[in-house]
Amino acid sequence: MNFNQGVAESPPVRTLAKRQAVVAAAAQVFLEHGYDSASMDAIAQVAGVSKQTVYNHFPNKETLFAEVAEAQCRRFLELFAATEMAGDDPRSVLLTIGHAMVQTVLAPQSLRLYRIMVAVAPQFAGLGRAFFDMAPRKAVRRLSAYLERETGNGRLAARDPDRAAEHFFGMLTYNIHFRALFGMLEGEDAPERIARRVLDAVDAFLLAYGPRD
Amino acid sequence: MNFNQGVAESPPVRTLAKRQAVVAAAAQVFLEHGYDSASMDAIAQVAGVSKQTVYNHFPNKETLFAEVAEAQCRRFLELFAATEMAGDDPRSVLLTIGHAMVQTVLAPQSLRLYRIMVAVAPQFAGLGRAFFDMAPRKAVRRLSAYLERETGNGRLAARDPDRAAEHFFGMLTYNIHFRALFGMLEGEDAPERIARRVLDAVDAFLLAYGPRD
DNA sequence: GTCTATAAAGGGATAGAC
DNA sequence: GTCTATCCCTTTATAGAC
Repeated sequence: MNFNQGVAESPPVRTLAKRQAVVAAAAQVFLEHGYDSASMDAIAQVAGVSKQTVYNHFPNKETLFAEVAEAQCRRFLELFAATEMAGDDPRSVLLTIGHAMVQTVLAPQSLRLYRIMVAVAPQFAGLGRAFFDMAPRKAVRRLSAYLERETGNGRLAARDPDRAAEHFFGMLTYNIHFRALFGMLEGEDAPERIARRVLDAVDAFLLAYGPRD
Repeated sequence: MNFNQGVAESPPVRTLAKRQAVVAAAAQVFLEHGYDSASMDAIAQVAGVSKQTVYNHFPNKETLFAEVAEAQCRRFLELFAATEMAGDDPRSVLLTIGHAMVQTVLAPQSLRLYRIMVAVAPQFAGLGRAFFDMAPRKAVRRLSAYLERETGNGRLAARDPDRAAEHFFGMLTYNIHFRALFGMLEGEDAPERIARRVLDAVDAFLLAYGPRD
């Protein structure tokens, strides 16, 4: 008995499952080893299929990587965008969004994705743009829109909201991102240290962009 | 005629010259292609020696890379440290050091070194630490020491000078570093845009850490 | 120390049967 | 579509003559 409704163009279910297994395996292997060191053999093995099956769904390594990397960039965005910018006053909103940004930057998956995207950006120009759009650009735009509203309300004084948003994220992440990338965290990821870092950035931001007395 | 003074233990001049040629060629090839994609064949060819000569001076690819990467990290530091922190008031000093930092971050050699160090940091933990020490840490320490002096003078108000230095560099470089890494500069490296970026960071910094009225 | 030549292993991609 | 088996090239590293 075949419950497949049988649209001629749609592939059988088993085929789709194998394709998804390949994509999942590729994501795992690429993120762990990087583009060059990830072998199509390893991907096929992790997916539990033969290498020829991989090549049946993707013409070559580059194409497979492009699909996987783009999907990972979208996942990266969701990780940050899930945070509501809730709160009554700018200070509490900045604290919330600041914590979310630091957590996103420190997440192992984010670090792995960043590493690989930085390495391949010259080779895969389109993917570099995709990552930039997903990661810093959308985050800046989102915060910038909020800062502009609050400046209209007179609760902040950010004449150039895009630049102000960049300044906030920069103060927040500059040091800890480097530390995480180069294995120098040294306890800076402890919850109380992170809380202090976020507080310091919010305080400095409000001194620079808070309402003029 | 042989002008070599002939100390038995020191290698002949030709040998040393070949070793240096190998190191120079390795720096070029590694920085251009990354660690994995750089082949020992290519390095030997660029150096103008045989591959066996490369292996005669360095036991394997990892060792050669480690020597080259460490030397490049030192060069990276010099690029920034050459800037005098001259100027009468904090504002002009910050403008000078801000320009130097942006120029350093945008230099093609810096971007290449950053790309490769980010990629290999998990594999070469010691090199990651070396890069972190040379690049952000020493820069932060240097600025931090200045901020502490000026806070003592009453010309600034940076109670936590390390954190303040991080904030300055973060505001300065956050956005433009991403843009450069992912091919999204879009004219942000034009001199007047850079000048504006530095000005904005200095203004925001002085609002947050300038002397309290 | 330096070279030419080669070994040994792993990589991406394909052929052909089912 | 999927598999097994294989091609062909590149890679790191070594052997042996000079």
